[in-house]
Amino acid sequence: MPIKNADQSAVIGLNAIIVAVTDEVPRILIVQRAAHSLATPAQRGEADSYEDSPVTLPFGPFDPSQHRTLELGLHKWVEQQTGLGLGYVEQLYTFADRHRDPREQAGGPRLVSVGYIALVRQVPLSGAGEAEWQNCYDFFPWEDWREGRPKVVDEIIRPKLQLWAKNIDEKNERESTQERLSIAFGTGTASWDFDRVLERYELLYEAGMIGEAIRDAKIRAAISGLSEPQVASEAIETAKFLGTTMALDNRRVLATAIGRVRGKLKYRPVVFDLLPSTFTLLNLQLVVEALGGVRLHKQNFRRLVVNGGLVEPTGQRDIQSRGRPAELFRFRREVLSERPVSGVGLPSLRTIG
Amino acid sequence: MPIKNADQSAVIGLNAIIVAVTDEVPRILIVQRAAHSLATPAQRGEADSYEDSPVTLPFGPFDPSQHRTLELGLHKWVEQQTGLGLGYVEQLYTFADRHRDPREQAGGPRLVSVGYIALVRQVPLSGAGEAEWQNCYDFFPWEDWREGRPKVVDEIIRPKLQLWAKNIDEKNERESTQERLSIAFGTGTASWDFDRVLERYELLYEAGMIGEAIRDAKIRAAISGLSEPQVASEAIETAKFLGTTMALDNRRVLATAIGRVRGKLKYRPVVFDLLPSTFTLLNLQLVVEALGGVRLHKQNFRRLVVNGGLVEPTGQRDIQSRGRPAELFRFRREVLSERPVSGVGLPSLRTIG
DNA sequence: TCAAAAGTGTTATCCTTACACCCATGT
DNA sequence: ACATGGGTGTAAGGATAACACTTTTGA
Repeated sequence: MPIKNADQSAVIGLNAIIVAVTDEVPRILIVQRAAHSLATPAQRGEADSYEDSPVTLPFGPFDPSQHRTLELGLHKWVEQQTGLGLGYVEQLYTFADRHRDPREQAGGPRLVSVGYIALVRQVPLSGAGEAEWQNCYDFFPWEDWREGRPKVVDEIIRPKLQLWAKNIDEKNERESTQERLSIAFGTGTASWDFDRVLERYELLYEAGMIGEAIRDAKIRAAISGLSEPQVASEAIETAKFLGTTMALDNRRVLATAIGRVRGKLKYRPVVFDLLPSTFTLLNLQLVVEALGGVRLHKQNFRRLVVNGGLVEPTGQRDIQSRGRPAELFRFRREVLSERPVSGVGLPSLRTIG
Repeated sequence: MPIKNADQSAVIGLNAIIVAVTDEVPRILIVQRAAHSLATPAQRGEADSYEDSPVTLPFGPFDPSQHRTLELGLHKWVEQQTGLGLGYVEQLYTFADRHRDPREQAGGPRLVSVGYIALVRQVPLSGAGEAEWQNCYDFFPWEDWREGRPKVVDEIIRPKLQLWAKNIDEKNERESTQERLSIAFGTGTASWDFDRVLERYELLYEAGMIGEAIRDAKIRAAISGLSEPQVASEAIETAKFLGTTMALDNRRVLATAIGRVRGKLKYRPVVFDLLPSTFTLLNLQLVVEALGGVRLHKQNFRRLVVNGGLVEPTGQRDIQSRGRPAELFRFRREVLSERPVSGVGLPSLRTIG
């Protein structure tokens, strides 16, 4: 199947990464049948014989004639599809690499999507779509360290990645890959940095260890008319331990989003968009832990958050399940206008590295 | 002049914000004649009678059939136009609001640009374009506090903005605007936060105080066939103190970029992409100060940077101008793999606010 | 009475800030 | 000699991390 002349055009779509936390689980909204309106069979070309994952991020085309801004366009179709009103919304990244959608090779237009992150208080879904909530860590089992370091890290990821990197022929590339490994997975002197979600995902993809990598290799072969590549059955077994495969590059998009949210947690009070207006300190902590994928030290967390002026007591108490009833707190919006820049110069250059 | 049916289409372009620091001045690359290939007179419609600033950010259309990724496309035409090889490059934001280019109203396509920041060591320009370096603070005189608080802040910006906000009729809007003012310009309890470049720019625009706001009001009137709005000559005088006007929303894009760079300085070692491979600690400090728009405490800066393991001495000395010759340092690339996540939990939730 | 969670107190350590002071070089 | 910038020492204050410990409730 030869490559057609690539279409010059590009279509702009919107990808929504909608995050909520309930029952100590960070969840994102996914759609089960790959229904992105871009990819009608006609547009795709005929190379539609491969099997792709049915799990996608919510996607909608952007119609400039209807929507004044990208964000408004997003709100509109998310509401139609899910009945959700979005709270905090932030632009994530614009994804436009060739072959994000491998069907491009068969003549489809370039798929450009602008990703947006939205944080919501989880509510029941309504609306036309087939959206549902799914645990983030189904897609990234290695990112949840709340019950200790996940076994998959030591038993599969680190050994296999190290072996892969060691066998790279070209010396410079090998060494730089090994350095990336050490940074992303904390193999050398470095420790695990919870923000580097994307870097970890990319290395796993490059090493051919996750479902998308195997799928894409097949597609490339199919489209360029080569025979099906031999994928070791062992590789397929491995991939099963490395999370649920998503359509196209959606898992990459999601990895970008999780990394961003984790980073943002540290310097902007975004958690509160995931919580009801009053909450106990434990509620708050569990939500932060869920997103961060780490356990926090309870007493210190409380002090940080209270002394830091982030929250204030309401005087009310929680009608609770077990144990002593906790005080209900609320977010102090005033902190937004209180950020001191601290005495001399740019605050904390220490963290430059 | 009636509004035509808006074109459904969108065109994707790339905007480059190319930053270098020399002689303690942060400079960006600008183009003097508005030469973005999108806006041929034919595409614009006939409503081309207004005067726009000739100062633009480098812009190039993105051709998906030629370039595998946005970033590669960017490298390509930047090199053609300027002869510059880009070092550190990072995606900034995607701008797609309606009427970014007011000519849209007259039937032009929606202008979607993906902005990229590039940090380079300044070198002489070559290439086909008419690009040149210009001091960032020509566009944002209120952002450079190295010689103390700029007079324009106390004498013009704060009083005029406060007056403007006070006269907003609707109570909620007035109060939220006043809060935004206090956060952005450190008027109330808050201190000036150097990262909030965009927020400050937006308030000045909303208040109609800068050139772009006046221009856009005129254009809107011209296109919809209304009579030229009466702009107080005082407003035009004020605008002269508030920096050089740029074409379209380019100054907004630039504000976004500067805010991002300032933020990034604090937690990623990006400064080193602006410096030669060896440099004195004073060199380093001056570059950080130039971008941050603040003076830093010398001794502490040095300790932070040396003890933090960011740089290491080379043993060589600077052939200097005045004073004791300084040791030359180099960036320690190893820090990239050393970021410890610090004991318990997410590092420094303190800065959440 | 026990388990479970809330909440308080205390300490060692490190980082930041702010001073004061000395060193090497060119003019 | 002195101006200019390079470079060191030290001490106060604050934030963090790691303890141990008490309190209040439901089952």
